Amino acid sequence: MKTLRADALRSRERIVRAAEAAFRRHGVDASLEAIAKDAGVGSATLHRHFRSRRELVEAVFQDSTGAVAAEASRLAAEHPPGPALFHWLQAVLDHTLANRGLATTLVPAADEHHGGFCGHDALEAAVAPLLVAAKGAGQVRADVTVGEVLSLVNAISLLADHDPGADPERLLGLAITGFGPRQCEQH
Amino acid sequence: MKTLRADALRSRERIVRAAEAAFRRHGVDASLEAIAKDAGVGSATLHRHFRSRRELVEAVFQDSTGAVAAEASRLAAEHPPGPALFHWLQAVLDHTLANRGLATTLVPAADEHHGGFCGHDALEAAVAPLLVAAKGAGQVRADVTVGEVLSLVNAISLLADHDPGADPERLLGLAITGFGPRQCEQH
DNA sequence: CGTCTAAATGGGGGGTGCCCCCGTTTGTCG
DNA sequence: CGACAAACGGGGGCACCCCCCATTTAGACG
Repeated sequence: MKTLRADALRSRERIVRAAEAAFRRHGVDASLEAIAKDAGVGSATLHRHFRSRRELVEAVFQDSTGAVAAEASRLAAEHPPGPALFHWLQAVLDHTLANRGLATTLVPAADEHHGGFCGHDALEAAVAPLLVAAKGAGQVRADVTVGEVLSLVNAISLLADHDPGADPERLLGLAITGFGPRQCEQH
Repeated sequence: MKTLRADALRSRERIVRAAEAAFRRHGVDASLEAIAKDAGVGSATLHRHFRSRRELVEAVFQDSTGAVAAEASRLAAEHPPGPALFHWLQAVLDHTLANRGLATTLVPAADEHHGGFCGHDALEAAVAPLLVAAKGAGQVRADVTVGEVLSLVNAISLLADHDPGADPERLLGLAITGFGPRQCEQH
């Protein structure tokens, strides 16, 4: 990214802050125009900085998502491989549950990579070492990929967004241990 | 439901047919105004018959969802308990995958029951006997509920709606068998 | 410190969709 | 056949998104 002009940087910062507040209050579907007004900028400015709602959401949650990703190495140090992975997946789930609507942006971007921060990629990179360690310890089936594990967590987050009655942590537990018969091809 | 006037019934029918076509072409987010125009009715008429988009979606998919629900008893007759359940869950998944966006309406209605057909309830009723049979055969953990099983399928459907790159059938397989360690408290 | 240029801005218009009001039409039943 | 309630639909109000383009301003350079 080439250097932004000082005023542009300031605008961007105010937009992100306003968006953060609006998302907290109204969810990620908050009106972009209202966010622009709160930030004291014109709506055109908002659209110039963030070409899509998704880009804005990702900017707002970049820090917290990064923190969750960083949590992975801490857990790896403090727990054996299996529990480290499962606790981290819980942490990812908690993170999305705490921010209704966030889940939709942690799904791989359908369109393209705009070069900026991508929450999904950050989480994928973070989980990779946990997963190989857990596989090494025989705690996870060898044929499961990083993407699949994250997809299951995302799926549950999406459901929780739509159905307040669901118990996401319970569902994650079910998905991890399975509710049907274990295939007997285990090592 | 009290008897509708003849013209009202005709309007309703035309709206549902137009909506069916529009949903197929543009997804369930198709413009309601366009649907009304296609149906040859005013938008007010559409809104009088279907107070929300969700109601319309449910009316459009009532038949196909009912068919999937009916499939349950056929599978129960032709397969042993475990496979019957798992094949049916696959069928539910296929049904939602075939109609992008349908998944959001198969989630329990957040607001209320308007007395009409509710796809989620129909599926829940259909899966119940399959689940008890599978539990009886020791093919499914005893502590799993009907709602939880359907929630997992719905979760995967929702994810597939957002992420075309995901492999929903694979994820369902993972959720059924689990990717982590089996809890050893099995009977 | 003045000048100049490209970057940045924002007001506002165009387009779309949702929802509902209310005057008009049309079934239906006595 | 007449009357009344049910159903209709055009169109207005509102909110949103997105972008055009005239205007302002940062900051590099002499």
